[in-house]
Amino acid sequence: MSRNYWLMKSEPDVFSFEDLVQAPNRTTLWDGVRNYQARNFMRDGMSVGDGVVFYHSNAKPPGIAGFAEVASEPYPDPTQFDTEHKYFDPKSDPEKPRWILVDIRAVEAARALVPLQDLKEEPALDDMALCQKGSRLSVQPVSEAEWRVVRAMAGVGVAKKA
DNA sequence: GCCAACGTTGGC
DNA sequence: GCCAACGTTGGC
Repeated sequence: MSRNYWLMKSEPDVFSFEDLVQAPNRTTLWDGVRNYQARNFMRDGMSVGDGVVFYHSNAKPPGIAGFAEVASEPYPDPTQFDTEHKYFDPKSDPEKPRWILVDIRAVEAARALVPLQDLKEEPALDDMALCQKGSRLSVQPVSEAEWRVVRAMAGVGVAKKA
């Protein structure tokens, strides 16, 4: 089975890539996703070891901050059952959880943040979901070709210079 | 803070 | 099942 690639958005004021690096085991559960399309990608598409592009939205500038990997199989988002939690969903049945998530582990920071503007100016990324107008989805699939281009732009995953 | 682009909700 | 109203996302 081949590895898949994803892009996941986070507002750095809420949870940044640096926060993920600082987290225990550099890992966190990706809670709070309340969009069915995004959930379906996590529930149906993700496997342990998949590559994750960590994107900072609502930032100045917005862009790619680092790279992570899927660190668990999909499982129910515990916050949906916590009445005290802002992500509580009274319509979710514990017998049949509505919201599913995965754990994410930080792997490597971008050498420098790759601004959204640079991504949009890169012809090889014309078809990338993130670059499409009105793209709001917080979890998106990324092709292997896009993954390589983005990592090169971020200065990671390439052979070290002498 | 504005607003375009979506997604969701609920009346009918 | 339609669709208007409303809420959210997220770049600018």
